[in-house]
Amino acid sequence: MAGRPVDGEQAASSRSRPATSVDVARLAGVSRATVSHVLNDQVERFSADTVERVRRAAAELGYVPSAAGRALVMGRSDFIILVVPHTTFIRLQDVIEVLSTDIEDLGFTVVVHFVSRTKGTTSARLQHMIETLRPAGVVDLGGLSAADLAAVERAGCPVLPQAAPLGFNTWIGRLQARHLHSRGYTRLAYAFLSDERDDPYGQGRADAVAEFCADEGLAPPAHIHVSIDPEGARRALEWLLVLCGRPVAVACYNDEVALALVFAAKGGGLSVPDDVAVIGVERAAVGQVVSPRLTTVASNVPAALRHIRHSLVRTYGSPAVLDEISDPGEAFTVVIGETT
Amino acid sequence: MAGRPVDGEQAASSRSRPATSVDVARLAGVSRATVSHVLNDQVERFSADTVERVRRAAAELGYVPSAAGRALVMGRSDFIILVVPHTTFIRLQDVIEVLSTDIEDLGFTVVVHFVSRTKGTTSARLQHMIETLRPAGVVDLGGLSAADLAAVERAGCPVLPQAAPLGFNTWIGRLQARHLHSRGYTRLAYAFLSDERDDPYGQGRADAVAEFCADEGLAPPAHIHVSIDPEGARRALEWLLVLCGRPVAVACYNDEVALALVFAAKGGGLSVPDDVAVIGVERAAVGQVVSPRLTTVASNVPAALRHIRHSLVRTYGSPAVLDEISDPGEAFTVVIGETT
DNA sequence: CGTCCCCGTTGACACGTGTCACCACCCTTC
DNA sequence: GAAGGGTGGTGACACGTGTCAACGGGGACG
Repeated sequence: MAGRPVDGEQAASSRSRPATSVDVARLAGVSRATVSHVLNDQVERFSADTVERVRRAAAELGYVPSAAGRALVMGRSDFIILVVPHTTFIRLQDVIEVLSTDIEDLGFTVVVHFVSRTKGTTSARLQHMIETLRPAGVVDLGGLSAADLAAVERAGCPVLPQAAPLGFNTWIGRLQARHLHSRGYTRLAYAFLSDERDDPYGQGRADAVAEFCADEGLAPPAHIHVSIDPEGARRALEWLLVLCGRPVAVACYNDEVALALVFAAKGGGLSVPDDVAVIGVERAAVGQVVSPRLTTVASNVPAALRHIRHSLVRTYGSPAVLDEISDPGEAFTVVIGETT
Repeated sequence: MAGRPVDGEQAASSRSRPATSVDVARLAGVSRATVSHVLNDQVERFSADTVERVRRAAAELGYVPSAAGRALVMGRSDFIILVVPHTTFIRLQDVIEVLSTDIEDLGFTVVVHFVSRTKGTTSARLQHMIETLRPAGVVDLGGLSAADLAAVERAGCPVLPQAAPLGFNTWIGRLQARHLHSRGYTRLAYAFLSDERDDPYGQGRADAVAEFCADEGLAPPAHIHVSIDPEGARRALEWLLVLCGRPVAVACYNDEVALALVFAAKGGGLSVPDDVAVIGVERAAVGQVVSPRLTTVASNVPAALRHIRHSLVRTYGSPAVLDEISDPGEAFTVVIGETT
């Protein structure tokens, strides 16, 4: 309540009808055009006195420009759609919060859109959203198929990140592989989530592991698909041993997959990490609380989003430079547990 | 590509400039007013022929009414904001998908808003969103404080669910307590997540457990707060034993809390479930994959959202009745594992 | 034949904003 | 004193929609 000295007045006026630029103009004793110019920071052509009067009036009335009016005349709205893939992200809310803050600093408003699980509905829902909202842009966290992406851009809506989309997956996969190799394992594998709809990032990481193996002269990594239940994990593990023998080291899509394999191995009388080594991704809290404690890749969310943040300021350019972190290595670190 | 026979034509027209109601009117050979009436289903006063012509023209042009234009003249938009609390929900995406479908069936568009973790920013962000978007309503999943709620309603924006908000928490807490009691335990406890910002539902469930104990003539449940790391869980468990002795049965906020306690107990040489029994909520996949397998409460998402869905159709009334499930008992079921 | 009414349709306004072109004024310069 | 140029500000249009009031016409009724 300390923030709004004229609370009573403002509440009364905003309850009946939100203040418009006409009200601001009247109170400031200027024309509506002047209000519009001043409030959009085109102040060069106005006297300091006028600018001040307009700003005071706007503040006093609690004036907020109508998004509808703005969007109507501009041809597009001030909204940016954040497209989230259908996957279980432990840090999802952090990611959203960081990006929201950045985007709002640029003067836009974030709208989160979850990609629907049922295939095909995806594009329909998003398409409708774009046609109806006409957003200033779309930020893709990996939920968009190539077809969706083309459709969005055809509608004249810029998509971020354009270049190097999801490049951090390469980094994560490489980090997992390097750690496993540094522990002495020479036979590597990659474990996907069995339902690939929930695993938009797996392919990129598996490719990075394969690349690492090639670089180091190791055999190409085996691929297994794990479903998160005891029986599914048991079968995947069995198949893994057929493919690779022991010892084998597995880079997993996430901590859930890793835990499923760890407990399947223990349940099958195998030793972790001697027979089967496992590394996850996410540093989920559960992974650190169970026994054995999981080795995993932790992420520094703001650093990991560096590319997207850069694209944002580049695309919706603003004088404020919000970036301090330059080394991609800071974004991800291996947390050593008891499974490697 | 099978869905859009006139794809080329439509793409060409929508690339340059989205079709407006003027275009539809011209093509159908009627006035713009007629187009508006027909497309808003006020067809009683028009000839069947006219209605048909207008609809064909709209379809052919791929006409989508501009949200901006609509919102401007209506005073509010067709968006409904779904407010999600800052907590880790295993079924979050399912919840969002079910509600999105329902809301879209009613002719609205869903916009997801995550409550910010930093206290206070909450209301600011949401407030700005409401002022700028002027949504038709807000659906609260538990992220709104009393102050936020009042602020939203003061802005003239209806909030759902108005009555019995989050009533399902009572049901969940009671189910946990009843199950523990049915296993023969008489000393019950409730385990909150230690960071209460991440635990918007805990209080309601703990109250339900307390009520059950009172009904059954048991001692009031002890309350502990668990942070999801080995040391934090160990301390919480230690304190629990001081409060209750053994055996003790713990209803947990979610599967993470439950797992933390289970492994803390095992690490401390206690027997699960003989010394410490544990039941979670969520039926998270990890809980079923570790050893011992977790006893937990699984939810049928559509059934659990029954109240909200009812409120939706009641508030934004539509002839279509979308509800078939009537028994709240179908929404939640106990999945018996090895920890009770 | 005149009046009334109803059916199908439409003209015109309002919503709130951004911005282009224009204007009034004053100060300089020839 | 008239012409020119810069400063500070504004009038008016366009954006796309929903809806009220009105209108023409044709049939029924007195």
